[in-house]
Formats: sequence, structure tokens, C-alpha cells
Amino acid sequence: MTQARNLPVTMAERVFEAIQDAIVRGDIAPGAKITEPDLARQYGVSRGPLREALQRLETRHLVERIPHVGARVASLSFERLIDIYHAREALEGMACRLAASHCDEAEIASLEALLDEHAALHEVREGRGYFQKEGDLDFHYRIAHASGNAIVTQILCEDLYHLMRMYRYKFSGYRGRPHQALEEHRRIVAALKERDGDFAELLMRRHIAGARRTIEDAYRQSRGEDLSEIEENSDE
Amino acid sequence: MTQARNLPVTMAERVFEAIQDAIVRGDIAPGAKITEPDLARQYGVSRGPLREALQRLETRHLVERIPHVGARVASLSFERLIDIYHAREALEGMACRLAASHCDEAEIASLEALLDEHAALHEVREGRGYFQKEGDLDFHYRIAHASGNAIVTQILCEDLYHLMRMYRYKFSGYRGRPHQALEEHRRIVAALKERDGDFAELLMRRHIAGARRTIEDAYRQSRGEDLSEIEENSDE
DNA sequence: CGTCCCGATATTGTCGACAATAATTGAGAT
DNA sequence: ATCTCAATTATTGTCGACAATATCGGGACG
Repeated sequence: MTQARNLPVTMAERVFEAIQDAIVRGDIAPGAKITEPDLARQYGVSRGPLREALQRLETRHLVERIPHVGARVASLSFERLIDIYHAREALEGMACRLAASHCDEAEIASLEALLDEHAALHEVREGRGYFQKEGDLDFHYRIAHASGNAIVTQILCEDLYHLMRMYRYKFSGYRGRPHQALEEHRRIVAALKERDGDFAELLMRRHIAGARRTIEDAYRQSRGEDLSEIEENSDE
Repeated sequence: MTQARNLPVTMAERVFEAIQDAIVRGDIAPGAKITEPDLARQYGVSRGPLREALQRLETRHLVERIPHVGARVASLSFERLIDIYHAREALEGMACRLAASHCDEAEIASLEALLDEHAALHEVREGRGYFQKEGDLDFHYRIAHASGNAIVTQILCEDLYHLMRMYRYKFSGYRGRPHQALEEHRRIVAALKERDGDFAELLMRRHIAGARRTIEDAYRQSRGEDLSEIEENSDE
């Protein structure tokens, strides 16, 4: 019952996903310049499909392009991360509201099962590793789909999802509160089950706003320390 | 003090904007198939830049593409229009909240001036024509920018703005309540002036939700009538 | 010594042609 | 007459080459 991954049938799609993964996991450094002929050779493809891939990456905010100048991997800034959290707060809150109205029982049961899995993993690993890393994103991913809103889902799951993943790789530092996060997830699903859209939206917004504040506090508290790296432009 | 239109310097951008306009104003019918060689000849450009333009239009939901099959102009459905309104409600509400926190006095004064212009036009034309057609979108466009959030602004002003314009052209029917809309705009700006983010968000959400309900009511009331045209797939 | 201008180099934007895949047409069988 | 299937046509995906533009370096001038 996972996502219906329609696998890439064209070169442009394949190289798009490959480069996206490379960027998200940091194999290509944030801010690094991209030279089309180089990358084209590297992925064994012509410049045509490569340019198409770069353009898609641009719409996902993973690369920035300037006409006649070139493309470079998006540089991660604290401000942009906060921007993403604000956008998520608004959109995922709305997604919860909509999901409460018209997602079927099976979907809710599936969400509960997902959280049970998280809880099991969580108890074992005592709050580190998997859960907050990808599991959390998976939950939000599922909520977005449960909204039944094509626009909201597309923005959250295509445009912002991979950006979040990219930040996760760089910000492996402070993503605390796994107990609290799991509990908040549970309450959100409970609100969904009661078909209380207002409350579901409220809970999701508080959940995301809380995560944002945690990041903001950690950032302000550790300026000039290890987190300052996200500000620098790591050119090659 | 209008938007900083960095004019297109490349063929792909020019043809992108040209096709976008053609689609938005209905010169190319919704749902119509797009054949790359034809359009390329039509706009006096090669297939390379044309494909780039089509891809950008795809990210804005103005065309839909299927690999190895082709592209067609997005067909306007009622459900998708409602989806857009829900997304706007969430995002523009957040934009208001953010704008209340950190947009400068000049920006607010500028918004008030814009509404004065609308009021003048509105008084003259008694609520028809300009105001609800483009003026309303302009206001929301400005609010988005005032948020100072790059992500939110990009989604609202790049991705959804032109989709809304497209629907406006097709739904020239029921966009009533210009008096009320202008008044609601005024209250939103007033809340911004008082730096009341909570209230500004609330007002904007009510404003957009109200517009959505007007459309929903008009649609349900006139099923099978003139509005049913938005459901059909107008192939050529 | 710093700044500005100009030529060489590299990179991007655009084009036309070829290959791969889908849509279409027509023939044949039931 | 209709359905199935194969050959044909048309359209998309990909490639390599050319033109236009920006970047980098050296030299002249203030």
C-alpha cells in the first residue's frame, strides 16, 4: 500500500531522479556550480535530457538557474528553512482539515498502523535514528495524500518533500522531541477519526509550528557554532 | 512600484509566456492536444525551447504531459478549482500572518493606495469589469509578496496565479460581491496595519473561503446549465 | 597601484536530424 | 459487419553541432 511509483521511462526522468538523490544526500554540495557537459558525461546522457532534469530540479527549489550564466545547487539557508516550515504549517494544516472531511476509514486505519510501526521502532531505538529522519516525513506525506486535494498534495509531496529531505541530511543535529512528535501524530489521527477538521488542522499547525520553533531556538542558541555552516556558500 | 518584471531574454522564456497567455485567455482551448512541431512552427522556434516552455507550463498545471504520448492543455474541472481555493485559503492566510509581522509601513501604505484605486474604479463601474477581474488578483498578488516568504510567494504568484487567471476567463459568470470583497480587503489591510497577524490570517481565510462557497453554490445551483461546460473535454 | 577595456576561452542557448515509441490505417479472419 | 493484428505514419525522445553570451585573463591607461 505504498505510493504508486510510476517508474521513470525516459532518460530525462531517470537522470532527474538520480541528480535529485545526489543533491538531497549531499553528494553534490549545496551551492556547487553545475556544468552541463560535465554532468551530462557523468550520467552518460546528452545535454538535452540533462537540461530537462535541471529544469525540473529548479521547480523543486533544488537548483537555481540564471539564464546564460548557469545552474548551481540550491544553498541551504536558515531563512529558507523557516519559509518552508511556514508553508508546511499552512498547507498541512489545510490537508488535515480536508482529510477529516473526506478520507475513508481504511485510510485512517492505515495511518494508525503506520504510527504503530513508528512506535515499535521508537521504543527500540529510544527516539533516535529512523523515526524523526524519514518516518516523520512519511507520516506527513501520507496526510497530504489523504487530503484528496491534488494541488496541495503536489506542492507538499513533490515540491517541498525533497527539499525537506535535503535539509534533514544537513541538519542531522537538532531534531529532538521524538516522543512528543509521535504523540502529536497520534492526536492528529484521532481528530481525523472523529472527523473534527478544525481540531485536526489546529493540531497539525501546532505540531509543525512547534518543530519550527525548536529549530529557531537551536539556531539562535548556536550561532557561530556548528550550525553556521548552513550560511556559507560552499563553492568549489 | 509595480512588480519587477525581468523581461525574458531567452527564446524558451518568450515562447513560454506567449503560450501561457494563449492558454490563459483561451486562445488554445482547454484539453486541446499540443503537437510540438506545430507549435514550434507557429511560434517560429525550434522544438528545443518549445519543450522547455511546455515543461514550465506543466509545473504550473497549465498543461499535462504524458511521456511518449504528448501534451495537452489542462482541462478545467470544478474539483480542481475548489482545490485551488483551498490551497489559496491556507497559503494566503499564512501570507497575511507573516506580512503582519514584518512588512514595512511603506508596503502597507502602498496596499491602501491600491485599494483606493480599486474603490475609484469600483464606484465608477458599479462593481463590474476590472475590479473582480484582475484587480482582485492583483491585491492577493501583492499580499503574497508582502509575506516576505519566498516559498509561499513563489507558489501563489508563479504556480497558482495564472491558473486562477485561466479560470477567470472561463468563469466570467459568477464573480459577484465586489462591494463585499473590497470591504474585506480593507479590513485585511487594517489588521496588517495593527500588526495583528492572527486576525489578518483569519480575515483572509474567511475572504477566500467565502469566495469559494459562492462558487460552490453557483455551481450546484446550475448543474447542466451554462457551467457544465467546464466538465467537458473540449478536444479539437 | 588600481581600474577599465579588450581578446581568448568556456559555457549556455538553439537548431536540425535520427532513433524510439505510440497512434492510425488497412487487410484479413471469424 | 466486426474484431484482431500487422504495417505504416506521425509524434515524441535523444543526440551532436553551431551560434550567442558570459567569464577569465592580460594589457593599456589614469
